[in-house]
Amino acid sequence: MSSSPDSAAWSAWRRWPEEMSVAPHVLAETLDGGQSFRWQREPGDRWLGVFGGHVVRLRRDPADGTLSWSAPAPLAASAAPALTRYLDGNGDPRALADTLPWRSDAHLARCLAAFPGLRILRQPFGETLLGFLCSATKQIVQIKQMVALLAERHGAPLLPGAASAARPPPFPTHRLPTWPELAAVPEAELRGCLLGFRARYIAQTARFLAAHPGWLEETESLPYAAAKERLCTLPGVGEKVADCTLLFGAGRLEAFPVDVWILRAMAARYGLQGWTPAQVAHFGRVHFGPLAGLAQQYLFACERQAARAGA
DNA sequence: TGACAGGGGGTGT
DNA sequence: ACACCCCCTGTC
Repeated sequence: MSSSPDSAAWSAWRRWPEEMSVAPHVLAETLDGGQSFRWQREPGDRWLGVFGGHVVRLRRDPADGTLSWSAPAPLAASAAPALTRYLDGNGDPRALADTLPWRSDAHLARCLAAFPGLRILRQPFGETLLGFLCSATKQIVQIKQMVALLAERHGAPLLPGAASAARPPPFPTHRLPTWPELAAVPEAELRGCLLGFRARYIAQTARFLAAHPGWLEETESLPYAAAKERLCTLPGVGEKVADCTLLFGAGRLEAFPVDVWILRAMAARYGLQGWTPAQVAHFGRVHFGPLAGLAQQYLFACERQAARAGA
């Protein structure tokens, strides 16, 4: 028997301070829509998630849509401010969305209306980079599988006494490894976490970061353009991964990641057939303005919804 | 139930 | 343009 978040006593449910209510599909899109890869749905409109060394459950009240949260008792005190930063670190999502140019953009207006209250998470910078280094040509389910294995095999236990397991348990017991921890993991063991060719990128990035203490923290504090340029020097990090890291892990809402979904969406909805990702990214930043990344997340959610409905 | 293609939210050469 | 790596999903 090992100590796990599930066997520990959990704190009483506490009401999320915001008065806002969230629809179930918006909560799902926020937590499990490709920004983060360590949330799992539980029965009854509940979610269990890990970020940094924190584990929390979120519960959506089916009556009014408001949120409550709980954490393992020993971790609850530190979880409170961490959750606030994680969920609300970028400011009131509805107020932010209202500043987007939806009044002159009918498609954007439809997306905002379809996912009211969708927000950009503010995740720990280093593990955001790790998640998106895993993401190349992978779908969310597969990325979640990779990071679960990385965490369970190579990350520190969330609660004292938990042993590392060869296979991921049904609930998370370990946090993601830090970059210094990853630097000590042989590439072959990374491959064992289903990373495939991404294992080399992660091993090389880990070695670089280990040799350059403070590099990642400095990068996080730089202005957007300079931070992106620096991230793109890491092996396995191109424009898309750099933009995702800055958007979801550093609150740089001007970052406009262009993946194949956004490429398709912009081609179909904005007449940009044949444009390259770099051209679409430039268009996005100009058209959507300083919160282009938030607009991107709405477009992305809408496009995935349309694909599911069409299938 | 089990095998078998096909394709995948990107980067580097 | 194409390789990289290999797991998921749908299908027979």
